[in-house]
This record gives sequence, structure tokens and C-alpha cells, in this order.
Amino acid sequence: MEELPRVLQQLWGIEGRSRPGPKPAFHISDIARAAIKLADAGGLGAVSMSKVAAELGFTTMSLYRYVDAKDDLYVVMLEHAFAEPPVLDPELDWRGRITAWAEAFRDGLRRHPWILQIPIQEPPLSPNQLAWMESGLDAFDGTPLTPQDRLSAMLLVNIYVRGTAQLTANMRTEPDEVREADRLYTERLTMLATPDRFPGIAATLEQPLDEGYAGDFDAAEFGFGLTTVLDGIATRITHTRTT
Amino acid sequence: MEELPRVLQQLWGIEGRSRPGPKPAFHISDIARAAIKLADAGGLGAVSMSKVAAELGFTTMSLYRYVDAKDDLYVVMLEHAFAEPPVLDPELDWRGRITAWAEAFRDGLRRHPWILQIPIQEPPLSPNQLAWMESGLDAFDGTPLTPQDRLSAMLLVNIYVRGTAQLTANMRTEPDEVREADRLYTERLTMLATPDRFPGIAATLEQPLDEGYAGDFDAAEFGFGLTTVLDGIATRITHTRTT
DNA sequence: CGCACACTGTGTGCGCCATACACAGACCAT
DNA sequence: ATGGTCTGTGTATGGCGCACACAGTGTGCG
Repeated sequence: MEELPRVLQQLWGIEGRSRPGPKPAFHISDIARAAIKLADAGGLGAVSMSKVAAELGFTTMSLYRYVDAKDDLYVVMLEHAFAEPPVLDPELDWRGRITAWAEAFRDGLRRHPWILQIPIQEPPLSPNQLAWMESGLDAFDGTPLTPQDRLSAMLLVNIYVRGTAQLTANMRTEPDEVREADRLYTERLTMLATPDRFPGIAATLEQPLDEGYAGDFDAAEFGFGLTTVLDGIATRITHTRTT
Repeated sequence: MEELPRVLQQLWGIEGRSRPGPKPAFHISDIARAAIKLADAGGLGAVSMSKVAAELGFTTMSLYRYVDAKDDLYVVMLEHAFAEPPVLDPELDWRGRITAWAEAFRDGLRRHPWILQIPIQEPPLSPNQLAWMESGLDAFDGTPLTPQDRLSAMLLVNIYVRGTAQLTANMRTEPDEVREADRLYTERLTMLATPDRFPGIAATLEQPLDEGYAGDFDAAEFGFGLTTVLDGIATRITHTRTT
């Protein structure tokens, strides 16, 4: 039984009792707030120990009294950016519940696109992360799925939301820039993906309504793909029920 | 009509005609080989301009004669790590074909786990990347899906493979380390996810056969989830056919 | 009541990184 | 042959994460 890393101890509120020495001047939540502010404004690249410290009005090295390493800073940011998971309406069926969950997740990623840039080293163990996991699993209450199947299904939706967010997240905050990048991309793709060598891609480009790959992956498109994922889960549910 | 970035020009073999000056001592493919060697051994973090240059026996700055910036290095690495897409057996149905495609993709990610660490800035435009896209789209030949639907379906499978690889890719090459990390994770999760506050997670942990979240996401588990995704696509196909 | 000592925030410094820039030499078109 | 352009190189800059020593602070224990 190994000790929990210090970050997790702090996030779970395992307080050290009163100790000698000066009182801490701030709290990890202050660090999180400052770091999130920087990341929202300039992406994860704008978050450095010195910038965060400057934002708080302290020196760089003071942060290391609260956080063991930069990776821990990411953990704290993540934990604060995703606060409480949505309360799922028990009146809805599982599709309605997991859809609401997925949309809440997507909203979080849209609000804080830098989350997708965080290098993931370990699976999550912090309180809010687990709360989100639990919330996603609970969406399948009432279905005949086994706990493992619920986990797989929740992970599948989780992966889908992350993946689509990744596609649309060109990370530019200005919508004009996004539109321009899309235009440039389709132009180049049209030039490079000639119908003789890339007939499938070329066919996709012929319909100018949808902007093609990496076009506006907006709400409708998101829901459409999510429906496909949920149809797959539904198939497994009915299959489980009949066996 | 803007010029293509230099990296893409080079990858597509748009050669500059013979020019004055000394002949280049090597080629971007040499850079790619050296960088991939480093990344395979020590992850993407082990790839720096100086390390790559040292591997080639040149100075750091010489690389900038071939590549405009570090991001371009990533593009070249990606292009070389994923060589030719698999040739899909036309005898198979779409499920068989896209399954083979997904497995080939997964194999590539397992061979070069650092691919998942590359920060994605722009959608792909390099030759092999497009060839993989085309190959994935072609898997749906013979189905009534529209080109846009094929794109969505291919992206869905693509996202799924990436996502599952992300889960299993604890990035450690030593299987013992992975197993140890899994053990530690389940231990901690069992301690933190108490049944009263996290009943769903706790239920998942009660079945010790599957190691729970981030456990060995091996071939069987991969195929199981992929089946779910393909079932969803199948639902859309039949729905398309009937309308 | 006082004091030892754990703990605080700070300053300095190290090694690594990406990359800008100036330079000496190599080579092709003319 | 020679001018101009391209090559690889050396040097320099600003940023980064973080180790470490230090002076001051405040609590628990004697």
C-alpha cells in the first residue's frame, strides 16, 4: 500500500494537521485558477511555472511548495476545470442520460480547449474526475449491461467526445481564423487529393455543403456521430437482453 | 492559392530544379529515421533538435536547412512512421475491410506509441496520411453510405483506435512496469472509490477478471469495442438502405 | 513562557531547449 | 572564371523546469 502522491492527497482534502512554520500564503486552488486563466487565454503553452507565479504575485519557486512538478499542475488544472458532473435526469432513458453527459463533457472541452493538449500520463484518480466517471456509468442504470460493459460503453462515449473535440479544436479562438484555416485546408486537399489517386477523398470534397473533413464539426454533426455510437451500444444492450 | 508549406512540398516530391550551391548532405527521410529511432527508444520527449542532429552526426542548426521548425519534424516523423496503408481484400465485406484497416492502424500506434504524444495542430495533408484516409474510405465501397457518411464512419473508427490506444499506452515499454502501474491504480481506485459515493465504479472493480479501467486493453477488448462501433455504423447503413 | 525546528517564500544557478543570425566554404548557371 | 546562392557551422539569446541554500516565521513541546 503505497502513499498517495501529494497532489491527490491535497485534492481529496486529506489535510495535514496543524504544523509549525509560517502559514501558506495561498492554496492549490489559487494556482489552478491562475493557470486556467492563462491557458484559456493562450493555450497550454502559455502556462509556465514562472507565468503562473507572476499571475499570483509570487516567485516561480514558491509554486513548488504546493506542487511537486509541472505534471501535478496539470492534474490540478484538470480537476478544477471540470467541476461537478451534470446531474442526470432519472426520468430519461439511458440514451437521454448519456447524451446529456456527453454534451456536458463536450461543453467543458469547448470552454477549456487546452485540456486536449495535456499529455496524459496516468489514468485519473482525482475527485471530480471520478465523479464524472461515476456519472457516466450511472447513465446505464436500468440496462442489462454488466459493470464491465458499462465501463466500456462510457469509455466509448468519452473517447468519441474527446476525439471529435480534437478534430474541431484548431485551438484558434477567433472564428474567422478557423474559417480561414478550413478554407485553406479544403483548397489544398482539393489540389492534392486528385480523383485518380484518391477517389474516395475527392468524392467527399465534391459536396460543398458540408465543408468536409475538419469542417465545422458543429452540434448537428456531433449529435449525428453520437447517435451512431449509441446505436452500437443499443445493439449490445438488446443482444445482452436476448441472451 | 497559397504556396504549400515547404515540408509538404518536400514530402510530395515537388523537387526544386538544380540550383547553385553545395549539394545537401542528407535528406529529410534521414532526419525522420533518426528522429523515429530516438522516439521509439525514449518517447517523444527524447526527440530534440540537438539529439536528432547528433544521431546524424551533424550540428543542431543544420537541421533547419531541411525543416523550418520542430513541428515540421513531427510531420515528417508521422509521415515516415505510417508508411503504406494496408491493401484491403476486396473479397471481404465492409466490416472485414474496416476491421483490417483499424487493426493495421492500431499496430502502427503500438509500434510507435509516441505518435499519440504529437500535438496535433493541423489536419493531415501528407501523402501517406491521405493514403490512409483513402484506404479507410474505400472500406465502405459497396455500401449505400454517402461520401460524407463514409467520412464520418472512417473518422469514428479512427477516433476509436486512437482513443483506445491512448488508454493502453502508458508509454512504458517494459510490460512489468505496465502491470505494476495497473496494480497500483486499481489499488488506489479501490481505496478512493468507496461504494457509497461511487457505486458504479466500485461495481466495476468487483470483477477482478478484467482489470478494470486502463487494465490490459488487449486484442479481445479492442475487438469488442470495435464491434460496438461497427454495429452503430451498420445501423446507419441499414437505415440508409431502407430510406 | 521560551525555544527548537519544521516549514515558508526567495534568490541563484544549472542544464536543456528551440531558434535567430553571421559566416566561410562549395557549387552551378552564366 | 566568376557571381550568386546555397550549404553546414559557431555563437548567442531568451525561455523553460527544477535543485538547492538561505533567512525568516510561527507552532507544539518542554
